[in-house]
Amino acid sequence: MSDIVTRFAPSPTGYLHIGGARTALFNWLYARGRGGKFLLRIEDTDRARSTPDATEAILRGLRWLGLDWDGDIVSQFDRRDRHAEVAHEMLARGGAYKCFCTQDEIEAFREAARAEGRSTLFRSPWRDADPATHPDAPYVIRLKAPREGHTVIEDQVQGTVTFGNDQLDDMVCLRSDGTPTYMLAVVVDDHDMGVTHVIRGDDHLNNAARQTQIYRAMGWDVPVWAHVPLIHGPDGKKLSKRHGAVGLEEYQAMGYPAAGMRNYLTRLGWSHGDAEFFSDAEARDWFDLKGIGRAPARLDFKKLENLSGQHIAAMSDAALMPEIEAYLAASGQPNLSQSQHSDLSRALYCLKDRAKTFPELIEKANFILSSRPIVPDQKASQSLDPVSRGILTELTPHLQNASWSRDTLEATVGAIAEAHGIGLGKIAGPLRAALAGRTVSPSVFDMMLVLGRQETLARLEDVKV
RNA sequence: GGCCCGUUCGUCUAUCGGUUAGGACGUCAGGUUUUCAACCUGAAAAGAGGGGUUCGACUCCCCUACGGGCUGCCA
Repeated sequence: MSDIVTRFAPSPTGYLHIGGARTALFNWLYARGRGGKFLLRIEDTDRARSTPDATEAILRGLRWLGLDWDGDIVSQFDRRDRHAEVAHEMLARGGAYKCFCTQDEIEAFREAARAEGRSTLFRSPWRDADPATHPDAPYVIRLKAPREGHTVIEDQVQGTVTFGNDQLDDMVCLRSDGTPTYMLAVVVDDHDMGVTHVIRGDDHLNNAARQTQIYRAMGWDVPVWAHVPLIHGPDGKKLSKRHGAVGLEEYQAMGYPAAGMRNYLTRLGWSHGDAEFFSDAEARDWFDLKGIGRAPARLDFKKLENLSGQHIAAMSDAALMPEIEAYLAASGQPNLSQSQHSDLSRALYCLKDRAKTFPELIEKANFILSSRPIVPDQKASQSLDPVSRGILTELTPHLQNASWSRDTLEATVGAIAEAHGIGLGKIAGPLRAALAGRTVSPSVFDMMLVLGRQETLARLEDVKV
């Protein structure tokens, strides 16, 4: 048992972002690979933007990705009293002070500073004021941050990052309404939850310096930092809605298996030698902070598809069925009937090797999911010309008597092709069209085996001249 | 503006001072083939630019360019 504790701490202001999902995945892999704990905290202190729906969406996303967390979900908002308590403790320890400046005053200062090209760093006049002179007015609690020297972050991904303390201001920890700011809340929560490794987006790298100052002010141990680069869109720009799929749930609806998604997301921005396709167990064994790259990675759907296909092929039928059904539901398609379910299960062996995504698999499963009469799509009907239909009609009696094994079926169909002096391809096309109604499907022999003699003959009967 | 981070084939990346700069996805060519997928063979494809340090730099240092982040009583 190790004492490693990681966490994922999303704000419930929307869906689970693909970048957030990867951050969660990294935390999960790190903890799970080392016998540690992976905690979940919802940062819902922004009451105006936080919604229960968003929290639900995030949980759905995490569950779909297969990231299970330990213990209860922590609500940051519920811990506001504790945050305030810590702010006052800092005050008592002399690590913080009451600032009575109004927001208008500060805003005016900043505007003037900007206009004159001066630093907008705000220096509160109350930092060293005598408490006896304090007015009876609303105040915020500010950190009494060091003004001299440096604050150094030993980041596992970014290396040693040094900030001059003269660049950091006395951040507000407790607002004038008594509620905590994010900066304070994160530190208090991470400390109280025993978080040892903070693995998060590198948009927080600067914040790590500020947060370090709070840890110091409280005399707490600073966690190990690992700031991972954000994910960018295929064009290299920051991922946003115009890139299409930013929410994790959209990927489920597009028909990527969760295992493929985990593999892809793990490999995006992290590497382990030449390993590309790997299992969850391998990912857990191999994942480390050292292997995380320092540059933002772009989303590549082609590679995602490739890995997705490999995982579909590698999955057991038992694991595949529920995922396919979840995909159908997520993409708003009708559920499988009882008989479709068992038919599809029987056909999976010849489908999963040839589909990169679930919609592809479903398309190729048309032969088993549709019932007679099979309505051929446009391309399929083109191959069902009169001559081809004639040949199929001729084939029927032979199939009536053939033993229903792959070898005999191949021999039977082959014999007809030979009798007509045509290649197998010439007869497989129409056969496929008759059985599947599509020009894309599994092997015609696999379809016959899955369909069985009776259904196969019936479908051939349907296209008789 | 200030501070911080980043930059190897189209993309994800390996390399941790000495390699013909490797792999994967994608692409192209050929093969196999009953469609698709898969598979086999091969090919094209990279160190942002400029200075240093060094016998030797993708690797270390500096500058520039480009991209990103922070600079809130948002998270």
